[in-house]
Amino acid sequence: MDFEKKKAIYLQIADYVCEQILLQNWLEGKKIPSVRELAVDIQVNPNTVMRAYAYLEEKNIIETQRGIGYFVANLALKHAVNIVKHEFIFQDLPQMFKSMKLLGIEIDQIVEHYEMRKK
Amino acid sequence: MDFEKKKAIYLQIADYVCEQILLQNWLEGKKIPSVRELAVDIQVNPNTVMRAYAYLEEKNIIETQRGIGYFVANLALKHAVNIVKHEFIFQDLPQMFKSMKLLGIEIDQIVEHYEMRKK
Amino acid sequence: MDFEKKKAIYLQIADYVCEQILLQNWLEGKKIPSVRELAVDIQVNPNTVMRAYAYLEEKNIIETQRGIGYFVANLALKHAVNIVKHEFIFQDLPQMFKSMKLLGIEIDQIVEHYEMRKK
Amino acid sequence: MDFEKKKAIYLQIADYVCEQILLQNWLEGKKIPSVRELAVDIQVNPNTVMRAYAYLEEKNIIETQRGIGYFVANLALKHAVNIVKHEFIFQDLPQMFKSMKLLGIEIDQIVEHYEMRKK
DNA sequence: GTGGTCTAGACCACG
DNA sequence: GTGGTCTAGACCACC
Repeated sequence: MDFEKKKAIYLQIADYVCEQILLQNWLEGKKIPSVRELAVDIQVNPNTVMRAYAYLEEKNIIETQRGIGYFVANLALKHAVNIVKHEFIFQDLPQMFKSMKLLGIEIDQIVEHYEMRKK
Repeated sequence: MDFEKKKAIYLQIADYVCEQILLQNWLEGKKIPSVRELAVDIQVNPNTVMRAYAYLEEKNIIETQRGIGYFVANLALKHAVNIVKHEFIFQDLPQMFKSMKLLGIEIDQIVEHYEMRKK
Repeated sequence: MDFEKKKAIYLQIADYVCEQILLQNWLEGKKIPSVRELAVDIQVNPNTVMRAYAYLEEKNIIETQRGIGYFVANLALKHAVNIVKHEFIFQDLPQMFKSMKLLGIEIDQIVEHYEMRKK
Repeated sequence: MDFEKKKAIYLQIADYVCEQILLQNWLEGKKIPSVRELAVDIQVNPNTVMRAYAYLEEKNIIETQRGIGYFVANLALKHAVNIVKHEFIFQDLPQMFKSMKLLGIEIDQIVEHYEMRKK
């Protein structure tokens, strides 16, 4: 896993976990990698993984069972969708529309670009 | 002018200046507000404005003339477009497409949303 | 470390760092002194060191790693050489040749002076 | 006349005057352009020219005759040579030698470069 | 008046 | 501990 410089690493880890859940690679109720395990895996300070997990726990996306590990929470999928959707609607989309206006780009070009990508 | 918490103020000021140039409210070769003037205007420490200006000068979007002030650089429009376009293509757009995939949103919905906004 | 009055301190600090890298006292990938550390060391405000480091990062000579510190960048040596060489060819050398012409100094005298210095 | 951004304009004007004297284009005792005249000529604020002249007067390179104008001083040539020579020996040369050391450039290359230039 | 540098000190987020 | 941002205020050189 390689990290962007602009975003905090713990947030990028959280994004990664979220993604696995949304793609249903990790299912509700199932155990996820332990802090240490993941830390070794992605070459990061365990504290940083811990922080990502704490962040996700606060958002009700994972939960901890003392002495056992972290698990995908009940309704994790729903919560994760909500969070991503919120970001999408109130940040990503307006940001994109603004840039489009400044650059004089029309929506058709975006659609075109999108179709190209799918191939 | 009110600032978001997430992004550094000096970068938001830089964005603002860039925007004025892209919208051609401020034309190439013309003087822009002095550091102190803008600082008072937007209720910010002059150092912060200075930092924004220094940043934009580095990007060849504005120029300084000793003891006189800052001016919109030659080709500022071109440079600004390049920067915004680069961000758009390599950050905003991929980010949006990724979110769309995770959320199962189709491009039609984006277009619809876009048309709504225009009204 | 003592500073000339004519040149900004932060630029002199940048020069110093560059020098260490060019002399290979500081190697690519290795950590350099932290902002605070160096600030104490050379009796300067941390902000000033920060400014020097930010300047060098812009030039791709050093890199920051969140919460850890600054490191000599990949290819730092190459970039530093390029910058110094550019200055040398387009500023120092023409300036010297011009002065030589005005003063009626011949190149032999320079060589002589150079040999003297080496002893 | 076009100015470098790095050096104060009034100093560049002073350099220009010095150069004319060293090249003996302007001879001792002869009148030099008036402040206004030169200001118009090189598209600069008269205050800036004034400052350059004041600077040169202080260095005994030009002198003012009230109501008449500025003249190349007695011994101007000698004074100018001294100033340029001092700068050359204590600034330009050491600076060049230092860069040469950092870049691993040998004196032969400089001589070669110099000969090339002459052609 | 303009830009530009520096200091001092506070505060935050990150690892 | 690390970098990074911001404020406040002083001081300088330049036009």
